[in-house]
Parts: sequence; C-alpha cells; structure tokens
Amino acid sequence: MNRDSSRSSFRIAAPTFSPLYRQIKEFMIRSLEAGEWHPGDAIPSEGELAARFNVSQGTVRKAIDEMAAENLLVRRQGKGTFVASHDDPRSFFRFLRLVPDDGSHPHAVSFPLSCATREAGEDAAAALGIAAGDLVVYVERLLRFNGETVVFDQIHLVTELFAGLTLESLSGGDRSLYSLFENDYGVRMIHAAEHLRAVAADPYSAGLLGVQPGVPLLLVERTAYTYGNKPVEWRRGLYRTDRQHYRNDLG
Amino acid sequence: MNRDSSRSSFRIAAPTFSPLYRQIKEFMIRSLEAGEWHPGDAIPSEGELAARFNVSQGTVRKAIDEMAAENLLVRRQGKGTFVASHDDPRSFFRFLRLVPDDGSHPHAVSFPLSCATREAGEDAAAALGIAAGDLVVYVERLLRFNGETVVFDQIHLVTELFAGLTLESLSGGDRSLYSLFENDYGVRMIHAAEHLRAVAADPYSAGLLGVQPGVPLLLVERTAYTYGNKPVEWRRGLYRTDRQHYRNDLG
DNA sequence: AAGTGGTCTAGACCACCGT
DNA sequence: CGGTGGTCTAGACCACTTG
Repeated sequence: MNRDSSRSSFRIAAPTFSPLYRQIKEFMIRSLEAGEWHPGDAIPSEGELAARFNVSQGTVRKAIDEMAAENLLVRRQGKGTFVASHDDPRSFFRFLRLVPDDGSHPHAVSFPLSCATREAGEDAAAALGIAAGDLVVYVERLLRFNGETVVFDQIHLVTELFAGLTLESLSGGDRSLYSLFENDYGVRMIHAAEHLRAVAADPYSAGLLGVQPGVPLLLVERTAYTYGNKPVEWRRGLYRTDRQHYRNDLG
Repeated sequence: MNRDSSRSSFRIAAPTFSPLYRQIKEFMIRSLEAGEWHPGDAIPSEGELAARFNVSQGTVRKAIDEMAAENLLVRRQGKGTFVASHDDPRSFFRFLRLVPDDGSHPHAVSFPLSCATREAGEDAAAALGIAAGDLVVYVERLLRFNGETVVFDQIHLVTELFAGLTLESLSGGDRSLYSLFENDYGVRMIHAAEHLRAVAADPYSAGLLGVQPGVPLLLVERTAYTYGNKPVEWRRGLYRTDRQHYRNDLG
C-alpha cells in the first residue's frame, strides 16, 4: 500500500480517482470478509495500521471513520477499535424495529418451530439472487415479548452458508438469530432492506399469533446482506401491531 | 470564538468537555435557526469561516462534516456548501417512503381536502408538546401516485407557526408540503419519527381511498421536527399497500 | 505510566466548477 | 484562471482506559 505506486497504478488501471483512505477502507473490509479480524476483536491501533499501510494516521482515521459510520467497526476511546458484533447489546435491536407502545424495553425470546430444506419460491429466489426451485434452508419461528407472541417469521437462508442448521441448534432462545449466525456459522449480517405492507391474517398465521383470521397484520419482508452486499437471508415476518408498533426514524 | 478563551470559559461553565468543532457546529445551527442563512443558499467558504472563528480550516471542516451527515448542509465540490432545502429533488423523497411495487419513480401529487383550526386530540397534543384542546391547524389531504389515490393524511400543525394557512395556499399541487412550508412559512423540517401499524380501514377513510371498509391499511403516525428538535407537525397517514409498499433500509 | 482514540494545527497539493 | 471543497501529512497535545 505504498502511497505513490498504488495511486499511480490506480490511475492507470481506473481513471476514476479513488482516494487513499478509501483504498485502505476497501482493504480493511476485505480483511473482515476474509475473517482475519473477528467480531468483537480489537483491530490494530491507528498508529500500527498507519505504519503498515505507510500512510499518516489521519488517513487511516478517515477510513475507520467511514467504517464506523457504516456499523462495521466500533470505536471506544482509550481502548481501541473493535469489529462490530451482534453479540453487543448496543446493536441488538438494530434490525428489530418493533417496540411496545408504552416504550418499554421488551424481553424478546425466539421460539423456533421448524427447520428444513426446501425449494425457494419466486419471492425468496429473487431476493437471494438464485433460481426459483433452488434449495434454501427454511425456518419458521415465533418471537415473544414478555411471553406474548408478537411475530411469526418465515426465514429463508442460502444453503451454501447454512447447510448444517437444525432445529436444535436454533434453540439458543435468548440471543438474537444474527448473534447465532455470526458465532456458529461465521456469517455476519451488515445491512438489510425491508418492505412493509398491511395484510389480513391468514388462518395459519392467525393461529400462531393468537388472533382471528382477517385481522390486520404488518407484513415485513426483509432481505439481509453480508459483506460485499451479498444477500444471504430473506424473511417474511407477520407482526402484531395491536400493542406494539414499528418504529422508524427519518434522518 | 477565540480558541483559548472559549475553551477555558467552557471548562468553567460546563465541566463536560465540548470540542471546538462542536461549539462551531452549534453556533452554525443557531445561524440556520435564526434564518441568517436560507435554504438553498451557499454558506461562507471553509476558509472564511475558519478566519471568522479564528480556528483552522480542518476544525471548520469537521463541524460541516457532521452537519452534512445530518442533512442540514449539502457539500458540492468546486461550488461550495449549501443549506439543505426540500426544494432540492435529491431530498424530495426523504420523508415519503411509499414506493410502487414495480420500483418505478412515482409522480406524486397532493390534493388538499380541507384546512381549518381545531382542538388537538390527545395523540396530537402529546406529540406536539401542547395540551389536549389547544388549537392546531388541521389539514386533510390525499396523495396520488400517477392518478391513483394511495395516501390519506390528517395533518396537525402548531398554530404559532402556521397561523395563516388556507386551503388555497396549499394548492401548490406538485411540490411537496415541506417545500411549501419552507418557502412560504420559513419552517424547515429536519427530522421525523414514524410509528407504523396495520389497521382496518374505517368507512370514511375507505371512501377516500377507494377501498372497502375493513381492508388492511398501513397507519403511519409521524412527528416532524424543526431546528432544536422542536415538534411542529403530527400527521396520521393511511397508506394503501396493495400496489405499493413502505421501503426501509436498516443501516 | 503507557497505550489508545480524539482534537487541533499549518501547510501542501489535488479535483472540480465556473468564467 | 481563481475559488471551492477534498485529500494527505507531521506533529503536538488532550481525554479516556488499564495496569
């Protein structure tokens, strides 16, 4: 990552100018992707990275700044910079936006119902970038807030990464699924996109959620991505919104 | 904003350390709030601000960086730094997350139905930080995508800022309401929080939206804030989600 | 006290936009 | 061309954590 040589070679290869700190960022993302640094670990100090890349500390800082803004890293003054982890309580509710109406912090527990391999439907296939009919790992589970069932999730996972998943291995109960995926399967979710609609409860889902068929439910379809914007999960969630709501902040 | 004096005085007044760039940021936000710089205008160059505040350019940059990240300012290389405006097409859909299922860019048009003064209900009052029964400006309007009605909004505005609002003044049609508020009433919305739920259509709303009563609709309750996190609008929107959905990206 | 991230400086140079 | 924001440097010092 010598300054002059890398920049001039980049100029030749790609006329689109890419600043040094961004090249360093990309390099560090590749390190995360390759598993050189693990979630929860501290990465080398800014000074050491600067020496390693042969740039000034300010340039490394800017690369880390962007990665921290994208929730890939977490800075802690006086301690170091750490790889973000779903184990960290701070990022526990980053992907679950359902909150009780009274504003209290829910005690969320996951109840897996089934886990099997099956053929992907059109929606799941399109979201995961595979062909309809290709195999996916399919999980059904309930989520309970303080004992009350509030979410029914139908989860589709790409087979190549989650081949060994079983119902027993999902019974972690308390910790989030993404925590489990990160620790047991080495797959870290870094981004997700959701599509929301209001739908009428079908009989099967209504039974699981303890409501009458036809009752309005919030349908949340989520595609979750790991490093390199690779989609690895598509889920269809039905949320009860009678005593809780989906919270969203518009920056 | 002399470096040494301001910092030492801050230390005495407030033991909680506040870095220089953040003091500058707060100062600039107050300038925006006071209307010294208007939406769409260019603010002084980094060099000029650095001289004015008697700090280095890098310190001003960091203040501007944060404000740009919060959508208060927009940087344009080679041209300058500008006060963000809802007139800018780039920030046109920042607060409207409903998009057609086919991913196309909708042509959104607003149809105001009524505009009057009335007493705030409990929900509106709580959101706006006033007492139930206090007067608010109340607007009902429809939003159409390519001619089809997709949203029914019930909008509550704080009286002090929107006193002169009439149905005629709302018939801008094409441009967004926030654009109109910014230009005609000097109120710029900088942040909003939404609560989403699925509900069954009441007869009145169903009629306006052209659906059967009881059909599931997406209820979006939004509180919008201007500078200083002052709530100035609370709206209750009912969204048809049969051919469009609410899109949300989880960072 | 040592090590980390956080702030601030002064200056050089580059990329982009307008005239 | 001059003016703007964007990048990069080298070094000083501050704030926070840990031992």
